[in-house]
Amino acid sequence: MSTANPATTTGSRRMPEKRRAIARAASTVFGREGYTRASVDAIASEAGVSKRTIYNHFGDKEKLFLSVVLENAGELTEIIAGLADRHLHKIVDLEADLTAFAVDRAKAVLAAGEHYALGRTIRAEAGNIPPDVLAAWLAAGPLASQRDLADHLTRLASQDLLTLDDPDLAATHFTLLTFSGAADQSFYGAVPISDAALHTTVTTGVQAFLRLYPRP
Amino acid sequence: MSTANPATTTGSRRMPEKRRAIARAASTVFGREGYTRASVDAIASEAGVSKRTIYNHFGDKEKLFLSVVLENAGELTEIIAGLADRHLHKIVDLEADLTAFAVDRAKAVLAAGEHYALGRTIRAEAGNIPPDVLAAWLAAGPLASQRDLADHLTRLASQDLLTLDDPDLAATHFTLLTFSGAADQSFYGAVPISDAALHTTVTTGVQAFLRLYPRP
DNA sequence: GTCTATAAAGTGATAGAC
DNA sequence: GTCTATCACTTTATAGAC
Repeated sequence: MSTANPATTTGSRRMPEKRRAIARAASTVFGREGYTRASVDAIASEAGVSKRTIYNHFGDKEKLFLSVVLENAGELTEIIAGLADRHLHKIVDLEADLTAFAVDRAKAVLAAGEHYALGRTIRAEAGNIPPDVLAAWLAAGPLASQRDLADHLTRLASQDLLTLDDPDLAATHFTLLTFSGAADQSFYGAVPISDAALHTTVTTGVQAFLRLYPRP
Repeated sequence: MSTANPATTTGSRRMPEKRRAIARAASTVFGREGYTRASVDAIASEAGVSKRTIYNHFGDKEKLFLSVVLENAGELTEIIAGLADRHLHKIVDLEADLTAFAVDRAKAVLAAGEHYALGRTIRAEAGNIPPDVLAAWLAAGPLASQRDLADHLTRLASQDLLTLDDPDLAATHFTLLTFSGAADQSFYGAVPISDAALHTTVTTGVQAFLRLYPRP
């Protein structure tokens, strides 16, 4: 009955540690296996805790999933915002910078097996997720990122780097042209996409985007 | 797969009738519940046959799923080809005709709870589907439709209705701009999308497409 | 149409850290 | 002493066989 864990402070004083370990493991396993295939035992094993600990912290499997999903959406949104800021804050070459941003964003979202592969699982389970939670996930994730991108595009337009009337629509078009195709090809990360294929998809997408919203 | 017709349903000869009933039921239940949630009992019940009959015809649950998935892709491709032919064969008003086609196509693919809602399930299970089957599904489904659309666009270009260099890329852009957004909004049919929202999405998408590939 | 084996969700009693 | 993790157990559902 020894846990045989040398590194872990067996003392269970602070729960945030264990809770974070569980959340991390859950996002990994849910992202890899999907909701129904992911067993709580597997998550417990991955997290290095017992199953009961998970139930103590999260109540049941569904609540665990929903919690992790929302936390994850926020984290990924911040990562994407960081990428946008890095690539789009100061423009050197508009096409190159947009391309670099789109490639990095696609990799962040579609990176198979990573900690942010939950998007696939959420979409797969959309029909079984309470509408308010689904709305909250959309708001914290895709919609937040789209809004952030729209702000960047607005700024670029104000610098006469491109022409647009409706920033939200332009952001939507950018995502469709530079991301959705790659997401579709890779089944949202379930099947790996080669760097070459990703680059090709993004490059042609950015070119189309710039034909839609050209410099004035 | 067309054989001589057995007039009697309860005949002791071959029974494609039952097989078709099973396939139909399976596509409905798999599409509605997803792979793991769909029980073979539920499919048997929906088909009005015994579970044993299913195992006799299809071997096991996975083979049943893979069979149905491939059949379904072919059927949906034919339906979409019919829609394209109806709306795009003789153009009256290019924007209106493209819009009508895109709306009908989106409804056909995203119609929640219908017999062709399997696309969602396939995408959800992509990581667990053998790569060769996945490739076959892509070829019989999305790629075939994309190819068909590219042919239509080529013809329209030859009639000087639009300008394009790469028909396949243009077809991809059309699908991205007029379908992918709606698919994303509705989680591939899991969440219903209003007619108004669909029409708006498609209309703006067609307009963007025509700005990308304008009349010469 | 019934039966079995299995796997997984969820729970209760116990041991141990502070 | 209290609080929390752990293990063993129960229950339920389902794939597949007879």
